[in-house]
Amino acid sequence: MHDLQTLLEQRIRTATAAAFGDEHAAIDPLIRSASNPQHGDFQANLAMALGKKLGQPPRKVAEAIVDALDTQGLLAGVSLGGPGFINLTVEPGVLAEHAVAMLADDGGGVPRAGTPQTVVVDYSSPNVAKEMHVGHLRSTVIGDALVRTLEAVGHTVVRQNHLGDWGTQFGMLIENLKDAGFDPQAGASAGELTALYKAAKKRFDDDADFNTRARARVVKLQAGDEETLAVWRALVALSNDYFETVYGRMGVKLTRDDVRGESFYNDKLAAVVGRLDEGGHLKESQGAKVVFPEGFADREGEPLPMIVQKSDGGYLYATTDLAAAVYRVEEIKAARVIYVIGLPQRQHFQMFSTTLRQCGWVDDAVRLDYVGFGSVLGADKKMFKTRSGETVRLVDLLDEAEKRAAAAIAEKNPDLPGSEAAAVAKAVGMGSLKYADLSGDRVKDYVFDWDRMLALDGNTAPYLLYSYARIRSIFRKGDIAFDGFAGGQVSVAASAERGLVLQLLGFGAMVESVAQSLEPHRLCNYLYELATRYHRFFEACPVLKSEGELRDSRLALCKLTALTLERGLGLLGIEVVERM
RNA sequence: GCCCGUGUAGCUUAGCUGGAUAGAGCAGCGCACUUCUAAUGCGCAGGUCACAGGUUCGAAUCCUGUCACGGGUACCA
Repeated sequence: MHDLQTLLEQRIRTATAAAFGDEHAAIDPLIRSASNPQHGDFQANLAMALGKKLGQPPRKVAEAIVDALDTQGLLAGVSLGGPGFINLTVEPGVLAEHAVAMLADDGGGVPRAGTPQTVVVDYSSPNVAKEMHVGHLRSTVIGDALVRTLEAVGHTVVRQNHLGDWGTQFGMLIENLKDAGFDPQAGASAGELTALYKAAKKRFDDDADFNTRARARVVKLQAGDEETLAVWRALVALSNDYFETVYGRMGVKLTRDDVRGESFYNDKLAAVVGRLDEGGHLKESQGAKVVFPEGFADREGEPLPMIVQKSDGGYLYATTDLAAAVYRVEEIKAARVIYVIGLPQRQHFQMFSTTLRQCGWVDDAVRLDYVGFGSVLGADKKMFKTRSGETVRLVDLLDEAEKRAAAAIAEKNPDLPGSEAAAVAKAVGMGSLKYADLSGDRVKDYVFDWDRMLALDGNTAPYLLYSYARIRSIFRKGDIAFDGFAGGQVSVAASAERGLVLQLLGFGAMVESVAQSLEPHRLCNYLYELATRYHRFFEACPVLKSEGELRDSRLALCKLTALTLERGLGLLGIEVVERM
């Protein structure tokens, strides 16, 4: 069965072609949800634009389309409004049929992409030998939500964790570790690694002798000195252990198999520069090897170069990013590469993607998407830091989220058994943290605020999770197995039922649109609106107290709402709970 | 200087790519509970969509300029 909106579009297109000729058969009917429920369920906004094109009054155009419109078996009412809005009211029976079909659909009404693609998503990207911090939160959470959404519409997603696992800082790190008598076999905690990193940095800045040895160590590392590499490998392995525990706690779908760190491209960098040279794109400027992507200027208005090889022969992140893009397009054969990286790196992305196009390494058929996001701010609207001005560790945020959620649950529902309360606190805490990050337009900064993200009202995870739990509660109360309830017929009579069903039926289109726009906050808004409509339904339409077919119908709507909340939240990486 | 982004109610924000009266939540005021966990729902009040022009049937949305804040602007990532 086709998506309801698609059916409406087809009818309007057919009517438009009948009224004004076949050249309009492909017109976009601009079907939207009705701006006001009094106008109907949907509105078609094409008449105004078409009127202008045809030189006819839009109202006349709309009338002609309506006259030609086939309403049979779909529409219960059609009317005109304003300058030429076509208001559409769907037959209740059609809404009911679609709801039944959606309930029976394993995919939850999410259509599979017509042409599944291989999509690379580059996200999270923490640094080896350092703890993850608040700066990694958004990339990790947003990237994970996008991965899940793209998979849901049928794409093959290849996750890429572009670890910071190479570079000059490893010279001082390794040198310091060797001084400290570090045993690569023994291991160390993430906290210890961070302390060692800080100590190394301090010595590097303060101690001239150490500085010299650290530089020499970098050379050894790059030359493949086995003793040096052994320490480096141990560091990477320890960090991966740690990253996996953090991702596991967060429920993020990243493992060490997804790691393609900077070191992975190490042996491909010279070739990248060589290829640039062969293609005639490489220039020499002030001793460095550079390319000039078109359209970028420096302070003086001169063409801004992207340096791919320093005057001392070293490579930079631009080189690595070019190599990574080539790998993703040529080896992984990605049709789309998505970079989930903070806004400060936007220009860098634009420079290397321009270079990739300019060199012809990535043709127009391959899509390169930059998913930028704003900063996490503290209450003072500056970068989020601890009271003492330190970077906030990611695990501290996870701990705090669970702790605060546990306190809220203990207060609101003291009857929950301890073990379940702990599991619920984990889900609510993690969900709240993620949802707060996902629910606003990602390009905007947001102020980190525990009270708001854990609030029980408004567009928050607890509100949505509670809505789900309340539905499950109805099934428990009625002694009806949730999973086993298949649902039979659905009737859509009350306005609250109609409002709920219309929202439910928009789920698939919403997921599709997020897979395109890469804006998870739209899905958040959708789910919030769904929960709101459910609560209105819940207030107006008794479920267990109604009888017979009506009861079954309402149970079916409850179940479909619960499944849709669960699926939608699942796409955001958020787990539901049956009680809270 | 130049480039990019942001600016919507006291606060936090949405606005489906130009459509009908700019929607929510919090905070404030007023209703509705022998409940399907009220962790809710309904109502009232609250807007110069930063500012000024422009485009057109129609602008928070598009174009120009201004202001404020943030970011970027060659050998860090």
